[in-house]
Amino acid sequence: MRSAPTILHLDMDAFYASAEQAAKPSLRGKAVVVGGLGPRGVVATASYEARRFGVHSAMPMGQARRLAPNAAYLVPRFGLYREISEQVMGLLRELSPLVEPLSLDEAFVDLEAGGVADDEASARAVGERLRADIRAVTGLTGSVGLAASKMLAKIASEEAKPDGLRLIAPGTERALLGPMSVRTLPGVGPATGDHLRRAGITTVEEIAEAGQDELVRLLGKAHGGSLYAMALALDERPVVAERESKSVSVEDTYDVDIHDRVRVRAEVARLADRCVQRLRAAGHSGRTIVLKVRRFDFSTLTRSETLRGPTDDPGVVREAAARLLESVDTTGGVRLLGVGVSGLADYTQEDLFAQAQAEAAQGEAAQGETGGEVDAPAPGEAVSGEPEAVSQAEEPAVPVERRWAAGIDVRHAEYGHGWVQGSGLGRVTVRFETPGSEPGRVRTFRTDDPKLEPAEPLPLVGVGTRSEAAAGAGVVELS
DNA sequence: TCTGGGGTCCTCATGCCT
DNA sequence: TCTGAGGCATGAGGACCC
Repeated sequence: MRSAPTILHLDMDAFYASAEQAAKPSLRGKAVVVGGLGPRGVVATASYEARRFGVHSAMPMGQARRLAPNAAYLVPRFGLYREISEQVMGLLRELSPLVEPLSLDEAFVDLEAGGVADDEASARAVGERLRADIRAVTGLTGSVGLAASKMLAKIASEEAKPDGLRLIAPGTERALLGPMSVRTLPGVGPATGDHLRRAGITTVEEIAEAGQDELVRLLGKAHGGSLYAMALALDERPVVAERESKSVSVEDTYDVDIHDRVRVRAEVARLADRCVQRLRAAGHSGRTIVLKVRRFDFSTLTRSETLRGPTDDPGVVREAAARLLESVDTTGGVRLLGVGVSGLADYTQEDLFAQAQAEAAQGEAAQGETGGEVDAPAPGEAVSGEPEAVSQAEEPAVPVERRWAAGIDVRHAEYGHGWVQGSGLGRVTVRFETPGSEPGRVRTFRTDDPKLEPAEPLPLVGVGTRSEAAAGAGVVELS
């Protein structure tokens, strides 16, 4: 391990919820919950105000609504979060070429590789400057952890939350980790935590005391070995800038279990097509097709098939998924279906050739069946659409009632920019405000009002003043 | 209370090949 | 020709992470 705390871990605070609060002045300081709004949705992020009611990530939405009935419930807008994330990652890359994003709101940075920090004081200064820059550029707050390894930097940022910085000085790691719960260590979830508890191990110190042999006996070679090392604060994992993805998958949970086998087949075909779209967008082809089925009782099974060579041909993936489905009993109903491709490769000339052939053949076969392809969205998607969900070019010729998911941006010909606060019974309620404005007024329209249309999110900083955006996100105003 | 979506990694079983 | 060991690929499932 290094002798200086030059690994930085950044974690944006309540990221999705904070972004929504920054975009919607009327929600600042209020309980905000972002997640799937359908009957089977779960919480993606809760604002700190909502957390006071006991709402947290991965909680079923129904439970969250019971705990915090007056919170604002919004669908996630990944386009907006991705834009903010790119700004933040850009700031990190100014510090070092070695930046490892873990998700939209989290990343490791190797400060030593960037030559910007080589001791405690310089690392701390870099961390504080980064937090100020993030605030100025995005209006949001992030917490920074600094330590000599990835594991410790991540634990440090967790301790720093919200809106703080924590540095773990080399030499103090074991004393700090010792009394912490085993669940603090990466890779210890509910199952492993239970397993260890049954063996009388609840703290990091007790893992270290148990010894490597005992850990390996309890958890297996890989898991036990790495956990023992982590408990001794040994973590040599480097910061890796480029990570190749290993699989691509799509899945849908349905609001109501599907019993009809014909419908199940149609959904699997639809998912296969979506999966191939994603695969192609990433510039990949793949060899192994995976079908995932979660049944009515939440039991999950997967079936997979490895082809002779990689493909990105929708027909091939669809057929393989359909074959796999034949080996699965779906009587009783399914709540989730998924299709994935792994064993990824880059495009090959053969793929392109095969694809061109298949598309030519498919063009003939597909005549007359397009009506079925653009059916109403799956129930699981019905309420989770970003603006494009209601404005896609592939809309059927017969107009359907427009869906206004809570939280999406809209523009009204007379009243300007706003966001959907709620909809139902043929009405949609819109609050007219922008990131830089005062909290705005609410108006209600018919869902088919021609003056109302989906809009792109506005930038969080730059529309109004920078300090307004920062204050709205609950941070100290910059002087 | 009733459990999303998109990933990664690990373990174990099985079959084939040498 | 038979048998067993070991390596490898494949398939299924589980745990974990954000």
